[in-house]
Amino acid sequence: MTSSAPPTQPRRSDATRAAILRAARERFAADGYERATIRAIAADAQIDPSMVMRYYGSKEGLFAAAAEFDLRLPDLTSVPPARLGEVLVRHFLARWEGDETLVALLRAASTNPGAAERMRGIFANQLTAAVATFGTDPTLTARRAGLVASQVLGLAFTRYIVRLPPMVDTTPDELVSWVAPTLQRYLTGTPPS
Amino acid sequence: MTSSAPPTQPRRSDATRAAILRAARERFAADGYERATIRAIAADAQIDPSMVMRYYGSKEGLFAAAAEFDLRLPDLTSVPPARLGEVLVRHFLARWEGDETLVALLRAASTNPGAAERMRGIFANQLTAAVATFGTDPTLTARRAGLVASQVLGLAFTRYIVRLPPMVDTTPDELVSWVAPTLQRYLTGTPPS
DNA sequence: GTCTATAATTCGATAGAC
DNA sequence: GTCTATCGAATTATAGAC
Repeated sequence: MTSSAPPTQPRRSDATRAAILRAARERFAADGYERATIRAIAADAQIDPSMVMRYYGSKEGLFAAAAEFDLRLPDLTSVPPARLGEVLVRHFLARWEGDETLVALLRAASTNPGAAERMRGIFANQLTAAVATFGTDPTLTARRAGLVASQVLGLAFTRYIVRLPPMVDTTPDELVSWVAPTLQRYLTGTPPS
Repeated sequence: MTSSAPPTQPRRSDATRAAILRAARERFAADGYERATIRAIAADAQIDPSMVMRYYGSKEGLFAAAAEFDLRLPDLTSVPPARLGEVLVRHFLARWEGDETLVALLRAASTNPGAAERMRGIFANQLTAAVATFGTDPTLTARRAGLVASQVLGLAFTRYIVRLPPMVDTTPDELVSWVAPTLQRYLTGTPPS
């Protein structure tokens, strides 16, 4: 929340911390968890490597801080039901193009168990909660959320990680047109018997 | 030297080579490229680490040999057009469950540029070629193949890598029912205007 | 708060005996 | 073909001077 904050003035180290986190996100996104070294991150942030350890304790602690993420999903109850898929794809694409944190998380989740756990938490909690706003069966809700995650993460994986040419060259609007009906059916479609 | 003799008999080292490749696939699939060490792979195969170097030259060479992969896509021209999506999902799921090579490739592609390049090659060549059997516009064909890849790789990523609970718990048959219509539309649907 | 120096591992790769 | 020994490099993390 806002703070019952005493006259706490911003510490001078806050700027340094922010620079470290920014560099960390870039490196983790570009190189993955194990290839992104504390030395390289510190060099990018133009500070000494030991400062990273001082501020974040360990490489895992640094990643945990750098990979903090909120999907910022819109309130789905205020979206016309027929446009749920479109709104959701567009939101994810915008969220991805504008913030490399999710790319860092995605890449790291492939090899780092902690990152995978965090990814599970984000989608299990935030996405499933959003889907649960219209639907009663918990099992079906979880499955719908999982299917949406499979398409959305596959989109990110092929576009930002593996960089399949046709997925890189296609504009966000075109991707939305193709993928929206998929999410729409996963969200609201009749379950197959 | 000795042999102009093509009746090549199996060398004794072939068994060793096969054991190395099997262990390599397991380790690359479980740990990714950088965490899978030559030492660990050799230990699994119960041989000396230096033998791996002798046979495959380098870690990259070992991965290149271990990640050789063929999607073994069926001939899509002999499939009823309305069932293309179903046939394709079922094929991919079977191919994935039965051979961990693709999981190894998927995990490694997240952090290793060479593995990503191989992944691009597999989907750009094999999958695009299969899609090209029905369709004339090369750009549209590539896009259809890319979209199929995004859903199929997203399925694999959420089920085998991140292990999202709802995607792990769902049976292959149920997954086919949900995902088949998606692939069907990506393959044969009218392009959005 | 910042930096130097270094400990303690671990890895890929090489050399060479047998 | 197989193994021992080891090199050289890179990493995270710590200790301590200033």
